Amino acid sequence: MAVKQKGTWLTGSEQRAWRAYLLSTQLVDERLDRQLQRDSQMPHAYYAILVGLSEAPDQTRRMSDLARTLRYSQSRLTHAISSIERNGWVERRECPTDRRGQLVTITAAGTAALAKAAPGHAAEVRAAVFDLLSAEQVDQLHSICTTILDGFDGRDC
Amino acid sequence: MAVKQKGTWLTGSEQRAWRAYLLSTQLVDERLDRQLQRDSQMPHAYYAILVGLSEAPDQTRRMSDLARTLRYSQSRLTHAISSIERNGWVERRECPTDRRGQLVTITAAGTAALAKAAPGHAAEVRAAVFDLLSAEQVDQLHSICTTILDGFDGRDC
DNA sequence: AGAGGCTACTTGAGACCTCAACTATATCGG
DNA sequence: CCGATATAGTTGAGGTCTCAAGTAGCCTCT
Repeated sequence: MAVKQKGTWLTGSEQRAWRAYLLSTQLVDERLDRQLQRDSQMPHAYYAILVGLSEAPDQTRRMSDLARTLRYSQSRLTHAISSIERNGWVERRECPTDRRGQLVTITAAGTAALAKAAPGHAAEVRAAVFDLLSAEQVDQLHSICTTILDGFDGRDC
Repeated sequence: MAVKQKGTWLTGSEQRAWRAYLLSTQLVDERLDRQLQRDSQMPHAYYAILVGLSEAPDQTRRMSDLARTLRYSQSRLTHAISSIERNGWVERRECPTDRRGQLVTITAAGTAALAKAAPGHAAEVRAAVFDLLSAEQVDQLHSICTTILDGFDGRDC
């Protein structure tokens, strides 16, 4: 009964863990998205883009580079950058070394928007997750997530 | 340095755990969604709805009840059920005891679609998550997620 | 009974994402 | 150098979700 049968459904304890996982990740995601949308008029995905750019040397990155590190599809990133550009938070520029490429830079307005959004976002992350977990659980979570991430290496994604 | 300062950013280890969490949950979600969409022509959210209905007595539930347990907004559920109904997997019926209500039942076709989808989905969940984790990590994950879920009790959501 | 407020559900608009198709440039092997 | 193939990015259509607004039935209190 507690025997793992490959290729079939999950064991009881896996099942319970899985349902808790699905529900909690869903709720956390929605909560963060809602907070950012409400207080800073940006979805979480766009916040992540701004963070990615702000941490880059020269505040600038190649589209494909950004897409790879965030693991967004190129299409998604194009649409997102177009939208973010429309409200003046980033700028596009041609890449000098590769004429297919596009460089994206976060603008001063983008940096300001990010700086304004960050504290509230951080507070929400704390409130939703880290204020509730022990230091030990944080380590466990980190280890579990990196284990899962390692499972994605060598896959198409 | 390792002191938690309320209202500011995360500590180093929290930061690392957080980034791993965001990336891994994103990738797992996308992977499951893609598999279900490809092999069974339904998004993960619709699969969850069918599971919810299939587990109910009489294969039937009230809309609001279903929305509450899945933690979907009513609007989301209405749109989803409309879409699922269009391909014949569920049926709507008026609620006899409350004329505002709608009862939703999974049809034979819906049950069949779910039965056909389940093994592939389960295999993907295994491959993406549970085949990689130790039994201990599964327990830790469960405990972490329920802790986070408890944090949502007494909130508006 | 009927006013007010709550719950149930729907609707439509708009936002974001996926997928497939397309253009343009780069690179590699004869 | 040329053709084949791979990479970079864009576009548009279509699907799912959110949010705000709307309809309708229920419930309580006087």
